[in-house]
Amino acid sequence: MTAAAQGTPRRAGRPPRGVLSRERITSAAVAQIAAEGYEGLTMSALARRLRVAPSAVYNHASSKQEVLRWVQDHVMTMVDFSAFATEPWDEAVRRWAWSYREVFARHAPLVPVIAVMPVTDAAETLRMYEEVTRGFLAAGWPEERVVPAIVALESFIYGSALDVSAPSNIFDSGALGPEFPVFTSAVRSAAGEGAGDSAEGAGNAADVAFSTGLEALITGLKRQLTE
Amino acid sequence: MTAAAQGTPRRAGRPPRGVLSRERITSAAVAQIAAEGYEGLTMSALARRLRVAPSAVYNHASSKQEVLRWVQDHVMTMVDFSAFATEPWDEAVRRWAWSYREVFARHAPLVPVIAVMPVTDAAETLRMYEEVTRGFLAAGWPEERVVPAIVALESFIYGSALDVSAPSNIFDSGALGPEFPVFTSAVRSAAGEGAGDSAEGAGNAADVAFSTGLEALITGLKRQLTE
DNA sequence: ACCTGAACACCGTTCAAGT
DNA sequence: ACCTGAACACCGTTCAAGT
Repeated sequence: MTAAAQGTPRRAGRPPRGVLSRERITSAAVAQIAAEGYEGLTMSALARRLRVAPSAVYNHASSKQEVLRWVQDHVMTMVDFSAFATEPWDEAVRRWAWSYREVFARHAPLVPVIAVMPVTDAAETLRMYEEVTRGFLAAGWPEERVVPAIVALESFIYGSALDVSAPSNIFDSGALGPEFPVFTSAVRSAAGEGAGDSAEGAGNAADVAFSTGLEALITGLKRQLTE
Repeated sequence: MTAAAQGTPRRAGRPPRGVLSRERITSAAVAQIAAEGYEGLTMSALARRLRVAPSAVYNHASSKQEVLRWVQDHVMTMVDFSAFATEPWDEAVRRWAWSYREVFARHAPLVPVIAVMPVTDAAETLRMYEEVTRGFLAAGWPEERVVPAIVALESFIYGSALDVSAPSNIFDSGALGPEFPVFTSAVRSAAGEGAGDSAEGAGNAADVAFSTGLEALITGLKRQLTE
């Protein structure tokens, strides 16, 4: 089914009013991802949703990569950093980090995109950084140490977001198990710590690891501050 | 240039001895990545390097994803975890983590692959986990807390490996700068901490962030242990 | 300036035919 | 069992023609 197949088709040539824009493309992309996941986000599918020819998108975005950058900036609005205005530093970091990880666990394919993405023109992302930086400074952090600390936390968060999407049997050593008894036993004993052997074992294991690392980071960063 | 174009062509039909194997495919893939990067690793290019038709690879690997899993397990052999046998826990973690990040910074496209990859049949990866687990246990870690701690460290390492490949101007807020003065100033003051304003600013910023996070994690994890 | 429609240069993967 | 060669069903992207 083409765009022309539903509703009145549009002839070639410039339409009276532009039908596309960064905002409309972004929200169509987000809707497409929600409906069919990242594998379902093709330039064709995106154009179909916008009732436009695929090539029309290239009048506004220079590449699919650019569309993904717009999506990434939009997704950033879903991260809750409000605690920096009200809570003490460690609790604010904790709430922000859990929210951040949760959002990007559902958007794992964006994680590699972020790494290469300059923050220029990413207003929502900058909005978050501005507030987080304020929170660090208010907690007494020296200015030159704020950005490295934020980057360190983000690196952990992104890595953890990828970890959430891992299958639950990721550490199942299978037939090779007997060759690596120490690790195999450690995996088994860690699994036992979770909430029983329910189907949510994977999510739980990821949560335990995330909590372990986040609390260690918070403790360690706070300690660096007082030195 | 096809496989047949160089040297004696091979007719269809089963060759007297198998010309392909997991090992040969893996090392050809690694060579191709070294020569032309991950964008250059296509099934066609891989087959060309093996002097074989693209479809022949599918007699051994079920998909390109599987080839990438083999590459990932091979790349793991380049990570140096030898310090766990000789150094105290914190120094061993430090050396291992820096090596691990360095290796995967050069193989960033594998990072998303790892997240989904079960460790089954990944003998080299298991070899590393076995030794690292031994090191943790020898340092007095309770068995059930070893795996979450390793996963937390790895999440940080993977996120940091992606960060290394970021462009140096990643935090350049450009025209939006004046709207976010606190963050913009913090970025500038963090950049000033590096070794001057040389071209290696990016690598240096990533190193500072990695060091900050790794030391915090080591401190925080050690502290969790004594509680 | 901004759309359509047709084309291009790839991709990974499948499968019949061959030995 | 394991190769070749031809095909398939896509992909993102480009570009002339149109208004």
